[in-house]
Amino acid sequence: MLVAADIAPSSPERPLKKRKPPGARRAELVQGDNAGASAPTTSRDGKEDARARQRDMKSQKHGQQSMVTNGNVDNHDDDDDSHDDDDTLEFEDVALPDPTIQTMERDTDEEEDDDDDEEQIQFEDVDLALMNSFGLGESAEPEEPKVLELDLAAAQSNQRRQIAERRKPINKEEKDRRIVVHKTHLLCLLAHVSRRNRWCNDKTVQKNLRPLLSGKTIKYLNPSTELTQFGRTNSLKQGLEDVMAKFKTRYKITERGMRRALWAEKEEHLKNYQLPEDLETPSERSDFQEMAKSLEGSRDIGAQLFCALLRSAGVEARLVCSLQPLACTSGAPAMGKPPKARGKLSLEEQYARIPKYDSSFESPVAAPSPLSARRRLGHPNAAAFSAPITTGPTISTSSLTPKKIRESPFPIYWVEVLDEAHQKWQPVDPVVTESFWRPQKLEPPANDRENCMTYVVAFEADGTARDVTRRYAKAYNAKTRKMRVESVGERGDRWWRKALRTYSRGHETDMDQIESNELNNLEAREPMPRNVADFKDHPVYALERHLRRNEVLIPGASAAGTVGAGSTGPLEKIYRRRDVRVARTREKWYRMGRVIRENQVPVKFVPKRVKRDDLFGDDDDNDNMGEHGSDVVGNPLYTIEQTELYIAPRVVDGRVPRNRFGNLDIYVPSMVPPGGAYVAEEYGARAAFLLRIDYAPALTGFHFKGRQGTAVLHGVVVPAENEEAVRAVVAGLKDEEAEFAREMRTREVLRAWKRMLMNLRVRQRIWAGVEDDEEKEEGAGDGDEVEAPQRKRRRRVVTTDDEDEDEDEEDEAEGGDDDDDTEGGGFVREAPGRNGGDVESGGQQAMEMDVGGGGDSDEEEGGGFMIDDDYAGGFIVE
DNA sequence: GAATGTCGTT
DNA sequence: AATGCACGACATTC
Repeated sequence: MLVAADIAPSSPERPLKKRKPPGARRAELVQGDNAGASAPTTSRDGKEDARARQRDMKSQKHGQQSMVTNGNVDNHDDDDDSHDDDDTLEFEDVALPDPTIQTMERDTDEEEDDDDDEEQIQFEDVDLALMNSFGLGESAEPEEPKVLELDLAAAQSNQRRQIAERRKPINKEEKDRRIVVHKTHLLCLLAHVSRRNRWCNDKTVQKNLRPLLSGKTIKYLNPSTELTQFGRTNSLKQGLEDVMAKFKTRYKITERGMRRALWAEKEEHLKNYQLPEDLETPSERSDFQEMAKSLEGSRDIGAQLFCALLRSAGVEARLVCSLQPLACTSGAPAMGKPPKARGKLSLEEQYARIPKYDSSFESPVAAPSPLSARRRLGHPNAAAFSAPITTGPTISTSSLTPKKIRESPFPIYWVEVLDEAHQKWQPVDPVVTESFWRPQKLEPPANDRENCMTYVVAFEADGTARDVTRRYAKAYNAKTRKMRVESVGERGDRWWRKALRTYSRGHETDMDQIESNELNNLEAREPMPRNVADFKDHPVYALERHLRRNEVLIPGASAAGTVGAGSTGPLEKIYRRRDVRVARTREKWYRMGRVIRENQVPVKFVPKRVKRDDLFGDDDDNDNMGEHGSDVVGNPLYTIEQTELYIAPRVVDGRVPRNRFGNLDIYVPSMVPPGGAYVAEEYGARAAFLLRIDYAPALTGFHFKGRQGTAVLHGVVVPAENEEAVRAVVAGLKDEEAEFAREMRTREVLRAWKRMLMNLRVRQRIWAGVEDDEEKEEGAGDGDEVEAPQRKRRRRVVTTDDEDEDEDEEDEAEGGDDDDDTEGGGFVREAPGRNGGDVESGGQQAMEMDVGGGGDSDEEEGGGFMIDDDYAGGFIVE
């Protein structure tokens, strides 16, 4: 029952004063976005949440989930205790949490495929999309908290409007947005786990955990290589058993760990939503160190500490997390409506009625008292947080009976240990299932609302991570995959790979390859689904039922089995996906540069489109070769095997053949007619025309928008022998064009200069003799002070090299103020009382030039003043 | 849960 | 100025 709000709560421990640094605000925004976005139909609450978070940041304990975003924000200051101010993280950093790894990885990136760029964009898309959804796209500049409030308000109204606009629960927009949120959430989670993983290497943590390790145990954990393969594994297991037993008895679960994030479907559901009181506390390394000493905390922390413990004992251990992002599909369960939603019962009060939640700190906590998580340990009520809940007598601070923390019986975090003897990573879950070497035991059932295994990511001590979901998901292809980005949106798989690449080692080790093989084998061995639904979009199998409209089975396809629909139903044959082919119409193939061979019988007929306005049967007997006179037969489809490359009629005697529109279809390069050449230049037609060469504009595709498609013409086809000539002329035309553009730009620049100089001149007159005032002003006022916009504008008008610095400062202070052009009238009006006179050192450099001309701004350049071309040119080139 | 049909968006 | 009617969400019934 985790709501958006849960994942979003902004960093409670790094409150306002740290929000000063410029970058911090962006991160903050993203968090807010996350909250809002996660509650799509509930914008308002989301935002109020964000606000509320800012307010009670101090008093609230925040959940594990809040850490998520935290992990994002204070990613960099992980190993610092010194420069806290390093908060200046921007959202993009989520994608690149670990600079070192990132650089390591850069090499591989460059040699990578070309669509890397595209994927890069996708990352930014997440950012931008979220920003935009709050109407904050461009204005996200470093600003002061005050401005943040304003933006927040703007965002609120913006979202409110958006909500009002679409009442429909799930449309495409909504779907896309969910995908964006899903991705963002994933990145945040990755960053979060990565951070925890680094904590596991912390020396202090490991030192604090030391007492749990006996020499004997350590010995077991590091078996001598003289033992047999089996023996070594056994020793390792023995050691693990020891340390698990020790850990189990000593570690107390006192807080709630991470849960699955759920969407809220109704706005009311987020009203009064509050995080459970017993959510995990630590957000900083020092907290983690403390918990290593006290051995109390959530089960997640337990697993993390256990990982640190193993690492301190010399065991190669991974921190594994089953990420719990907001779903990207619409089928996912939603955060339920709170019972009695209408009533005054706040959620916490509702929780109070549910035994499983500890609600002893509901309202009193609201008292705003800035407490960091660290300090909260000293909070008067803190005792209750450390109250041993799982076993033994609990300290009950009030009449409320102590609540046991009830969570999913399956872990979110666990550990993987490298069984070196067998070169295999094996799961160890010391806290929840208390199992090891049992990967099957860790996947929660599908109906577990608090734990959904979708992405299992394992972080190694060196900070690299791998997606090991397939080791744990029993129906990866049939079920798990459908909940992941891979199967949603386009290029989702690439996105995920790219996201993980951030945490990749630059190279593949042998162990990596072994593991890849293992995972691939697991995937290949996955049993065939037993119900019909799981065959849908299955990467290996396919049912005829689920074939797309344009898909067809190859003739020799043999069934791999059968399924019955439901318990009772006709058996359907199961085919292999690789026996499925796409079939296309003649036209579609033509658009791919292929034509149907002679005497091919269509593999399939698809029903023709039925016109909307025709209620009387379909009388549109269009150009399908329907043999049946009365029955309407659909469009014939053919597979690629039934087609051959299209060869256009060749160019003879310099005559380029063309279609009935006078163009030539060049959908793919192979469609260029023999004897012809394709010149993909805008100027091709003009060039060919100038040369008096026969040419045909190339129809390269269609642009569809709305219902009507329009032809896209790009370039021309000319006789091959004329290609060179045409290209040469095209080059000439381009030069000409460039020259023209340069000229235009020159004129533009000259106009700008002119205007500026005229402004200067006016200024000179107006401000003559008041330099002293001006200077005093400049000297006295600190640059950061907020000034009236008019004044800023006025100052900005006087822009010379000398004042560049000033200007920069102002720009910063100004923030998102969009600087529309500097209308001369603005400042003229603004400084009415002043007399003309000499301008002194303010704009002298500019003033050296003759600023002639009167106030008429419409005058062409050259009229009022002259700037020689060289000067202007230099300016342009700059 | 599964099959079926309709509808809305593109 | 010139062509892509498919697919998922939802409701209903067995």
